Amino acid sequence: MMIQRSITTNLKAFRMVQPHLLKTGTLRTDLLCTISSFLSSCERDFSSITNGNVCFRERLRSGIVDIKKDDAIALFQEMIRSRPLPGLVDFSRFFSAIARTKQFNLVLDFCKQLELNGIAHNIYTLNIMINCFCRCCKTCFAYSVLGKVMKLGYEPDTTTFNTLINGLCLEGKVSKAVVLVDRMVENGCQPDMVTYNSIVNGICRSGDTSLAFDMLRKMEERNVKADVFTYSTIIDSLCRDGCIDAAISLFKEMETKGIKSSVVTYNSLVRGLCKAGKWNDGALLLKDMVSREIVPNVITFNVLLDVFVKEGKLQEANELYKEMITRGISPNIITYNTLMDGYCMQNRLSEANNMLDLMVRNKCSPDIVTFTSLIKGYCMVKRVDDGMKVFRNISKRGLVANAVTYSILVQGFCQSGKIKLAEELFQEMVSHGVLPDVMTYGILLDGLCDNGKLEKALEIFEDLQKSKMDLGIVMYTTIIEGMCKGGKVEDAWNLFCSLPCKGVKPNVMTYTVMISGLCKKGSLSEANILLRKMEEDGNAPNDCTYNTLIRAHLRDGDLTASAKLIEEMKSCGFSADASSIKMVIDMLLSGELDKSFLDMLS
DNA sequence: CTAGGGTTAG
Repeated sequence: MMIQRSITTNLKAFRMVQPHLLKTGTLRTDLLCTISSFLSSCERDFSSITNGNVCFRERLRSGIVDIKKDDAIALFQEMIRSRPLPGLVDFSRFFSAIARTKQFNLVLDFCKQLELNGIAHNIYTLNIMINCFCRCCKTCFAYSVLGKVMKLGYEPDTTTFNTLINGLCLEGKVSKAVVLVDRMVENGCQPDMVTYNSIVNGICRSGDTSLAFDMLRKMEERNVKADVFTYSTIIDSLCRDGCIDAAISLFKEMETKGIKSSVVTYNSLVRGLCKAGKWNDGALLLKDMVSREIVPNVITFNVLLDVFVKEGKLQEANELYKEMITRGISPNIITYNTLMDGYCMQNRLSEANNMLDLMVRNKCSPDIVTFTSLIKGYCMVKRVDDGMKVFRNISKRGLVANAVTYSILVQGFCQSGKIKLAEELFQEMVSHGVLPDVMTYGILLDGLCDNGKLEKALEIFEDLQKSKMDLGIVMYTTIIEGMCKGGKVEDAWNLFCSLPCKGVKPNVMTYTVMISGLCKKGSLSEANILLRKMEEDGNAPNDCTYNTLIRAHLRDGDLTASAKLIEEMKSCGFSADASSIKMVIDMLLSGELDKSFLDMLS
C-alpha cells in the first residue's frame, strides 16, 4: 500500500513538473516519455491488483472494441470516480474507442461531464470533440470547439484541421474542405496523406472519379504518399462507375508500388466484376485474395450473396450462407436482409418469412430495410393489403417507415389500380414528416398516368418544376410517356424538345417513349428520323425501340420498312418480342403477310 | 492522442 501511494504521488508530482521540464529543456523528451510510461505502468499494475476484477485501466490497455452504450457509461463512471483521476490520455483513448463505434453523441455527453467534473480538455480531447460534432453533422459546433482550442492557447494541429476537413467532406462540402486546406497551410500545418484521403473520399462520394484521379496525381507531385486507403477509395468509385478495367489497372499500379491490397480493395473489385457479369474474373480474384492470406470477411460474403441473389441464384446464396457459418463469420443484418430480399424477389414469401424468424433467432433484429423488402414482396404478388398490415406493424416495433417504404406501397397501390389509396398514403407520408424524393414523385406520377389521371400528374409536375428538386431524366420520361398515352403527343414532343435547355439528357428510354408516341400519332417518318437522331446522340436503340417501330410499320402496312428494321435489329443482336411475334402471326392468319415474313423474324 | 475506404430495400 505504501509503495503504491508513493508511486501515485510521484506520478502526480511528475505530471506537474513535466511541462516545466519540457519548456526548459533540462531533460530530453524521449527520456521523459520513457519514465512517464514506466510510472503509468506501475500505476496500472497496482490498480489491477487492488481492484480484484478487471478495471478500466486494464480494459483500456487491452483495447476496447465494439463497446455497447451501457458498458461505456459504466466504464466512464468508474473512471470519473477513480482516484487519482485518470489522465486525459486515458480519456482520449476511451473516447476514441467509443467514437469508432459511431456513438458520437455519447462521447460528446462524456466530454460535457468531464467539464462538469472540473477536468480541463487538452488538444486531444478537443480534437475528438471536433470529430464527433462533425460526424453528427453539427459542423458549426465543431467550429466553436476550434475557437475554444485557440482561446485555450493551443495551436490547431494537422489533426485538428484533418478532422474538420474530413467532417466537411463527409457532409458533401468538398469545396469548403479544399478552402480549409489553404487555411491549414497558412497556419503552418502541412496537409498530409490523411488530409488528401479525406478529400479523395469526398470527391469520390460526389461521383467525380476522374477528379479523384487528378488528386491522386497531385499527391504524388507534392510527395505525399498515397496508401491503400487512397487507392481503394478510387478503385471502389471506378467499380461503381462500371470502369472495371480502369479499376483493375489502378489495383495493379498500387501493387507495383508495393502497397498491399486489403480485404476492402478486394471486396470492391469482386463486387465490380460480378456486377459487370465477369463472374469468372470475380472468382479468380477471390482465389487470389485467399492465396495471399487476405481473409474474406462478412462484407465479402454479403457482396457475394448480393450478386447471387440479384441473379436469382438462391441455392448458391444459401450455400454461401452455410460457408460463412463454417468459417465462423457471423452474418449481420445486411446478410439476412439480402437473403430475405432474394426470396421476396422470387415471390417466395413463406421462405422470406422464415428468414425473418431465422434472423431473430440469431439475435439480429429486423430493421426498416427488412420490412420494406417484405412489403415489396407482398406488393409484387399483388397482396398490397398484406403489405399494409406489415407496414402498420412497423411502428409498433419502434421502427420508422422512410421514403423507400412509402414509395413501395404507393407503387403497390398504383399497380393494383387503387390510385385513391396510393394518393392517401402519399399524403400520410407527407403529414408524418417523411419527405418524398424524386423517386417517390416518379412512382406517384407514373401511377397517376397509368390510372387515367394525367391532369393530376401534370399539376404535380408543374409544382415540381418550380421547386428546387432536381428532376432526373426518369421523371421527364414518365411525364412524356404519360402525355403520349393520354393522347397529348404534341405536348410530349414540346417537353422532349425542351430537355436540353433544362440541362437533362434524354436516354434510350426517353427516345423510345417519344418514338412510340410519334408512332401512335401516325407520324412514322418523324419516328424514323428520331431513331437516327438518337444514334447520333450516342444512344444505341435497344430491343424495345426496334420492336416499337417494327409494330408501327406493320400496322401501317409498310412491309418493306418493317423488314428492313427487322434485319437491322437482328444485326444488333436483338430479336422480336412476344408482342411483335403475336402481331405477325395474327397478320399471317388474316392473310396480310406470307410465311416468309415469320421465317425472317426468327 | 487525432482521421479515413468496402455490404441491403423504392
